[in-house]
Amino acid sequence: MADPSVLPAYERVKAFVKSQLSLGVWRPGDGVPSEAALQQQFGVSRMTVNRALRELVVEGLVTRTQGSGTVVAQLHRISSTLAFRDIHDEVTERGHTHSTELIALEAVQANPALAQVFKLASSATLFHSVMVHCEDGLPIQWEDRHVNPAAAPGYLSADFASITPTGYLLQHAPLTEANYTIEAALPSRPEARGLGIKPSTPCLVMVRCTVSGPHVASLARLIYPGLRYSLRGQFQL
Amino acid sequence: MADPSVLPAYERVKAFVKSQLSLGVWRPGDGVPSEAALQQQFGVSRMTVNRALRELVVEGLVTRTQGSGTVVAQLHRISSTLAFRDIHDEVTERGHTHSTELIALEAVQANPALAQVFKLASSATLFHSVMVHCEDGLPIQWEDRHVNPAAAPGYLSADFASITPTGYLLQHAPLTEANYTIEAALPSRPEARGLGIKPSTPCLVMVRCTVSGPHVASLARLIYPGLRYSLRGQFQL
DNA sequence: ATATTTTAGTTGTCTATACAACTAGCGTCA
DNA sequence: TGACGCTAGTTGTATAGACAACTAAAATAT
Repeated sequence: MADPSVLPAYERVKAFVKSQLSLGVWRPGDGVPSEAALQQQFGVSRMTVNRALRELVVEGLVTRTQGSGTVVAQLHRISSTLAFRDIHDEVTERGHTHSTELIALEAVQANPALAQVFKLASSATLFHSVMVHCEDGLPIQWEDRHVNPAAAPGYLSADFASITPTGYLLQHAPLTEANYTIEAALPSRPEARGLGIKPSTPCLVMVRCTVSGPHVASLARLIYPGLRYSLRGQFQL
Repeated sequence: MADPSVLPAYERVKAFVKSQLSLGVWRPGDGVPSEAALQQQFGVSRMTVNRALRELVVEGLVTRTQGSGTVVAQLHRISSTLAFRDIHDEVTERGHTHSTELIALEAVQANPALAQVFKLASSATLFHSVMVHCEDGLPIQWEDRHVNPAAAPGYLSADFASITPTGYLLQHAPLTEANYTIEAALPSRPEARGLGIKPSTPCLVMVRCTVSGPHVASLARLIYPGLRYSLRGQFQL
């Protein structure tokens, strides 16, 4: 049985720095002792201190400048990671059942706006799917998605009863880039009907664009009924 | 002049792994070559390969198990860092002017719900502030905040014309932990009036709780008019 | 005084080695 | 057959040393 009370050396160094930060002994902008100083203080090698400090940079707690030194970061940046996952996994992990209702699955001709997003000719064909995702039967997401046929040729014949569009795309078009925006808006009439809410119910709207290799693979508009769904995040020193 | 075309060895290893991922050569669940194999392939030391793979773990692209091996992570999780910043910095960095209108600044007695959040007796005193933040005169955020007097005793006498509550708290109560939720909701009547919007305009509501050392320092309810403000994020392999 | 050079200190990278900790499969023994 | 122990392979941690790259301040030259 490993003894979890004995931390690795680099973790001890990290913990020390973090304690100074949380106690307010070192303030944003203050200098952190040099690697050589910490090496002496802890009786460890420089590489060990180096690893500790590098990891603290990744965590956003300090900044380092070659030749100059290490400084406590301006923490007015609560940065937390927001992870987007396949909604099926998310729901089943909560111990609930996930189901979908397919509303449309078709090939359409791109309009100019879509063509621009996908960097295709405006006459190009796109795949289009619309579905509602439910958690224990209760609608929680309206998904309206356009897909680039070049990135996922088999999209129209996928079995969306057994896999979500997100899952299908992750399997067939490895993700290389994505960007999204989140805002609050009112649902359109069909969206409200599909979600079983009143058109006056505010919703979170996420627009997400994914890139796979050379292709813009997919543009999704995801709508969540405001009070049935919330994003959560956490920051910890 | 440094030649930026010559990447450090550990970056070359990372780039190689990432290219295999984005080309779809290695799929989620597939094994990644062992450190020894990559060491041979690139002619570098094992520590260098180790650093590369450790950083890829942090980026969420692979998982590693001691004794077993390295595997391509299941969900190419779109995890992106949401950075919460002092709204004053955010606005001024956009080249706009930030102004505030103070609506309330007072000491109040906690209600049971608040007392529970702050882990205080239900008769405890809390500080309470309400203000509207404007960007070039246009209201963009309604901030309703309760503050633990133990964490920031001078809160009521702070000059909120020259510093935001967020800024004041970051200075006087070093941040050790924070968590937040984001959802869509309609504003209350006073909120709508303060933001200069109709009560039917959907808003993003962020509830943020911050911890400083032993104290739950602050609970803030931040309301953004839906279409004047959106969260943005990006993921890149 | 100003401009230039030097220097001490700091971080960035990399190596070769070592041992510990753990996994998974194989072989042995009961 | 089943339980056990062994072993090869893998990752986790740590060290001592080396050189490169860069910064900021001190020393020097103009």
